[in-house]
Amino acid sequence: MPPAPILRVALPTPLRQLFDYRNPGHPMRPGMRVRVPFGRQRLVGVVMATAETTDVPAERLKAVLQPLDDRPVFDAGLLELLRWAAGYYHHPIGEVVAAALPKALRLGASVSAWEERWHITPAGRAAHLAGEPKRSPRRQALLAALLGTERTAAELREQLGESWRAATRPLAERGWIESAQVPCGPPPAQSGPPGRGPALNEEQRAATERIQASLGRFDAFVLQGVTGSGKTEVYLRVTEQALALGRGALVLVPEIGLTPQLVGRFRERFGVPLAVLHSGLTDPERLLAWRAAFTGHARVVLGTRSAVFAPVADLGVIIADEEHDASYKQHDGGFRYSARDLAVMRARGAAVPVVLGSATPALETLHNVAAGRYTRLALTRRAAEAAPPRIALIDLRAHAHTAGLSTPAAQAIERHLGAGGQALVFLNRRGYAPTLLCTACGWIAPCRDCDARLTVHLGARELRCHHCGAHAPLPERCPQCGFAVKPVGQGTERLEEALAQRFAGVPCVRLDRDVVRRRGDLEAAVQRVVSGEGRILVGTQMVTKGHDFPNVTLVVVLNADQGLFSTDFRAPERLAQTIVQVAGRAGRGTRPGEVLIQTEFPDHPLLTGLLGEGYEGFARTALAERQQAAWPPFTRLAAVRDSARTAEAALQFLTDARALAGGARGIRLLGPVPAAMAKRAGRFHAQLLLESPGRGGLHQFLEAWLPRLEELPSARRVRWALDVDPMELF
DNA sequence: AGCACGCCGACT
DNA sequence: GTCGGCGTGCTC
Repeated sequence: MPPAPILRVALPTPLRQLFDYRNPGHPMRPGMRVRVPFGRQRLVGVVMATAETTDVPAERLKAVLQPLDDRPVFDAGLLELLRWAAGYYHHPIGEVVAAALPKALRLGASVSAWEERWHITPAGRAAHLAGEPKRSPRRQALLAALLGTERTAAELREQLGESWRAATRPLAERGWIESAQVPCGPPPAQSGPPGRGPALNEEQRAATERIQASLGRFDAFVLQGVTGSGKTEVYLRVTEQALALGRGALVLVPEIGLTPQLVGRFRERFGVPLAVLHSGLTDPERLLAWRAAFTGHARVVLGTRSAVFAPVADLGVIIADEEHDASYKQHDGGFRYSARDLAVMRARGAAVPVVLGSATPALETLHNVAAGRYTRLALTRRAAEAAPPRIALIDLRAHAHTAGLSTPAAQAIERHLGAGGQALVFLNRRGYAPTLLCTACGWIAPCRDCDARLTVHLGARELRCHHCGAHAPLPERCPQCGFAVKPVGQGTERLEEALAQRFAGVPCVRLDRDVVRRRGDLEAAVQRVVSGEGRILVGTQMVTKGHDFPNVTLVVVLNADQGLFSTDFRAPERLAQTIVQVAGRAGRGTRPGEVLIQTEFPDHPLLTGLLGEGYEGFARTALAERQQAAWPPFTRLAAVRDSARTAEAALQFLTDARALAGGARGIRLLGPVPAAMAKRAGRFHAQLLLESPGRGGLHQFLEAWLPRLEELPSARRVRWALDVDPMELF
């Protein structure tokens, strides 16, 4: 077949269209990257389609500068997923495509595992010192670029522009610079021989067999297993079977869930290399992992959110662990997608099964089960025959407490320590205290750029804003009246101090983002608990994610009350999930666990329901409430969010947007309203919420409405974005 | 989004 | 007299 004369290219711009280019005869197919002229820039784009003709007038049609691939970087399935995502999230295709590629590939790096590297020779150095080459700034720049270090062809193009290659020849002829084809980096470490897994219990075997029976066709499973019930073992067996059939596996985990323990378990089990993709990688590392997956060298890809777009040769199964986790939903940047939902779409397109695992599935997911779209597989038994933990509420109004810890909770800690166990105290607030208060005039240390109070960090002797990162030295006296100031409220830092006082001589380990700063810190802290060196563990959300503390027999939830009365309709769901997940840390070994939840509202139906009927019962009640209040999953939501330097500008755009919507039938408009914390990092945030009984109507409406929003004059004075299926509401 | 063009204020 | 503020127009 002769090369197609016209290429339709997705380019990294916020424009909702493809751009047509003349193809001077390269054998291009959809999914391949090209370098093209675009206005005064040169951009890397992805060919989405080829065509015989175009509506673009000949005088405006430009030619492709350079093909970058001889094999598509996206196969047909991924291209279709990207098109679907652009449509569903109403986001420009070029930015969707860009989000699916590692940065290096967006800049034009080669997909091949070999690359061209240039370095300077001693003669070249001498020439440079002598001021050579005298009359060519372009060659001088090239020589200078190589002085400190060797550089790849892609780096030189980036630094010096397209004409860099012309400068290489004269310099190379004089022996001043040399090039070599070298492997891009070390190949992914080869694993040892495959390991053997433990024997499965009855439920694990049933779940595994059911999923394995669906290999080769689309099927969506919800693997609902209490903490410690062995979900990971099911993932491993299903992956094992997919590999045995010659297929690959894609395993998604939440941001913080990608622990070395989990990677280790996959690595040890299979004799095949693993590609690991997460936010902590450098750009070259990410490219390496992507290539390993692309070439099929790595048969299993393990990664966080954006790994849902990773190439997997002969994809056989997709697994999303902790599917309820909020970090699957991209929350900043332009393209806001749910990696979990895209995983289901990708599995459907690839005709492979998808497994959504969680001890506390999202209400949306349980609704899909009820509707018959997903199949639920339950793991109710904990491994090692550990008994389920005893859960009780402590009425904070009826008991004395110091530093937020009630007397019964302190006594329980004593009891468990005395019996040789460990205690975990959960408080979802880092720092020493959330507020610094003047006892004379009532002044409270505020953030200059946010509607928030500054948090006291005593160890660092600083006030810090947890929303914008601002920090200031801790004042000794009130800047307003000069009187003494004191920290009010509890943070993990203060809690650790109070526990050290109350339980003198008992080593305490704190686990939060202030302690865990660099790679390895988390593992070190976890290890201090697991080894038994630390007896009391204090932590934020961080402790609820996937770590095993086999000797922790007591969990104290210090304050369950944030979230009981939130305006966000998802707050109860998140609270229930957090409580169940943190409770799951108790008694994972052979000892029975105890969970104590401190609250001022021991009669609140959410808490009593959760205790009485567990997460199942909570989910039933919560879904009924959602249906009654017409919230998702019984309706569909989209939010237009914006921010501007002034509150007026932020609200003006959304007011104009609302006016444009007119009386669109079937669409309910709520707002615009300023965000709960309207001012953040010096910008004002606001939101306009759209609600529709069905996805079709909402989709149609957005399709017509969004292009008109872009033309609003007020749109130019704000930063705005559409969020389909928003997870957090103001 | 970039990037350039285009007209009005405080500085080498 | 110019450097530079951000309004507005365009990108196959």
